[in-house]
Amino acid sequence: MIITLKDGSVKEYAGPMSVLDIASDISEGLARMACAGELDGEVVDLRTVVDKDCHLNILTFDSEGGAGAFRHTTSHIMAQAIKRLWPEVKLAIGPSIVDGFYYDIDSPRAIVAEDLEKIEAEMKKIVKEALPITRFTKPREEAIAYFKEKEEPYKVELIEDLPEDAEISFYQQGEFVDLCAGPHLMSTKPVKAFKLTSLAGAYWRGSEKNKMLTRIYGTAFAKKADLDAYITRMEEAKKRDHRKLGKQLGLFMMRDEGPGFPFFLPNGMILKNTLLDYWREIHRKAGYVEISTPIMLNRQLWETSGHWDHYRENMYTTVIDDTDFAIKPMNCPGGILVYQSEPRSYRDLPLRMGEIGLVHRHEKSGQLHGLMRVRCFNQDDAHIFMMPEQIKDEIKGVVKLIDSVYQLFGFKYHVELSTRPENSMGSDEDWEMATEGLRSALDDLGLDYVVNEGDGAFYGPKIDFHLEDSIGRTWQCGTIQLDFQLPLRFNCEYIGQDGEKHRPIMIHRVAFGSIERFIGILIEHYAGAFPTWLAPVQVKVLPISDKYMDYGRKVLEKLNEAGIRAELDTKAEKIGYKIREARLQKIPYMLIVGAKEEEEGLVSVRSRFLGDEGQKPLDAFLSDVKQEIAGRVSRKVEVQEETK
RNA sequence: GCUGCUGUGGCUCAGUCGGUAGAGCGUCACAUUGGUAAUGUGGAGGUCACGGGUCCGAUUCCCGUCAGCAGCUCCA
Repeated sequence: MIITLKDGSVKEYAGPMSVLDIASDISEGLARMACAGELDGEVVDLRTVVDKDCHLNILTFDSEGGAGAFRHTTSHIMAQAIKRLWPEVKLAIGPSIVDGFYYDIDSPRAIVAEDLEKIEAEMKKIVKEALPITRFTKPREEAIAYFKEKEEPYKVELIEDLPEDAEISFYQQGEFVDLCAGPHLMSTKPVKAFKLTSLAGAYWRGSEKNKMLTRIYGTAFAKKADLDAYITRMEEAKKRDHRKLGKQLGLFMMRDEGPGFPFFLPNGMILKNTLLDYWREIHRKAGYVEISTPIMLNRQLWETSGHWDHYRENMYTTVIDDTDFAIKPMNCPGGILVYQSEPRSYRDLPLRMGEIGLVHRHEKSGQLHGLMRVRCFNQDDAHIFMMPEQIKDEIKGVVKLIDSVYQLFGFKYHVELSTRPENSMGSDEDWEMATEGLRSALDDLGLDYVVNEGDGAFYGPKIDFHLEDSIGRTWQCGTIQLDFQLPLRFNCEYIGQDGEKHRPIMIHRVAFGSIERFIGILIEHYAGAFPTWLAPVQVKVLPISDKYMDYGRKVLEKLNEAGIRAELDTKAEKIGYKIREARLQKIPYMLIVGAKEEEEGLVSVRSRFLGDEGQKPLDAFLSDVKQEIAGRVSRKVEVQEETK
């Protein structure tokens, strides 16, 4: 690797290498120049060259480490292009994010999709100009004056929030100067492969009380090939969208007649019921009992629970015989009434009561999203009533249960611990004890988690489990919430060993979260090609022609007798057509039957997993598949799947 | 709820610079009875999301409503 130094001399290094390796024998100025793109005339790896506060840090030339700086620089180039095109635009902030970057701007005229092309064209010019990027600082007051003069009110506001004695750092490329902590590339030159991807609104400083700005999203890669690969990956991911697959596979539908209220179609219902069968089995084994509580209860109950005051805007209410009623947005108050239905002893605790509860919540219109965010959904809820000394073990048990569910499906997840919010009930001591209970359970199990300060429920702190959809958005699924408040509000009791009354503590928890959301995640995770135990149709019998329909019917009967979900293709079509249809429906097994099979009582097996598996006696096939289903096995799909 | 975009047969989409619409798939009928990803022919199916306005005339232009999409905000 040859680096041209400032004075024109040339120095040779063995690369790839870290700038840290060379930092000892060159000054900062030289390093910055090295980063400006003069390495052997090859600049692609410079994306990883970063500079922070004028100090060299993690400067490996050949890793993913610098993607943030690379994209952040691209966002500055975009801002510069926008200022060149429309000088009246005010700039807010423009960070790098996962897979890309954005810049928030305040424009007097609406930016439309066609403008993105104009901006891209201008950005290309800036890259071509290969502007060096330099950093300088000013004291806070001077920085404020600078942006006031430039009429950039958002920048002024940002600086005003910094400490009085702060040195404010700026980055400059050509005529464009931006407030920025860095890091950045040393030149606009290496930014060759970028694309502006979308346009959206975003509130200034993330508060809906503030003005809505225009946010322009983009992404950038060191190489054109990487950008193309990224675009292809996103397109592929969109094919897994559960809304699209839900339609194709006949799982569920949405109608204008009930926005946010999903309809489950026969295939989707099989999926749902199969999941529930599994849920009931593992909960029975884990010592849960199951209850069901009414969908609608009176106002007094919701006032006692606190929902009437804290959650009313999301509740559907009605009046019956002059009394206010609300459709339940949560199952807990109903569960508490069941707890109170008889006197409880410490011997009954922990009492684990599960409920598949249908709840309704009025989500704001813009929040709805397929099955992921709906207005009515089934929670695989459970309420656990226990003594204080049982907290930790119970929480650990629940975490393990949830983990086992996600393991079965091969989901990756991350855990968040949310603490006391502003709008909360209860004493400091209770919150402290509850939060500590959750935290120590997670620590004991050695689980990684992030803490969300102030993000808990109004009645207690919570642990959330988040799963990813096909394009990387995360959705909260499982949650465990510790609650001192509701037992207090409802005056729940148990008789202790001492013969005295005591107050139980309560856990609210879900594993799937919402069955609907979980099914959405499941669809995208498997791209609709469910493991056999979940597949709505597990086996499709395909006769070569009508002549073998009778044999096909016999095979179908045997499959049905064995409890396998099977169908017979009775269409007057050729075998190729039938196979294509079955594949597009992502059915795990096809049994092809014709003259050869009928004669010897065989079936020709073609699976989604391995393709043609050859002929087998029907009984052998049956026992294999039954075993696969009973074991809830996830066979790996090895044959290329095609999406319609 | 906010910003931007979108809304045409069951599905995927084309089209109308304003003169009441097309294709493929699916569906139905008939013929074909075929061995591992699409047999052929024919038929049915749409008040172009809904409500106003402009115009001789609106699916097309304008306004509003509803719904969807992306993002933001929210999410017990």
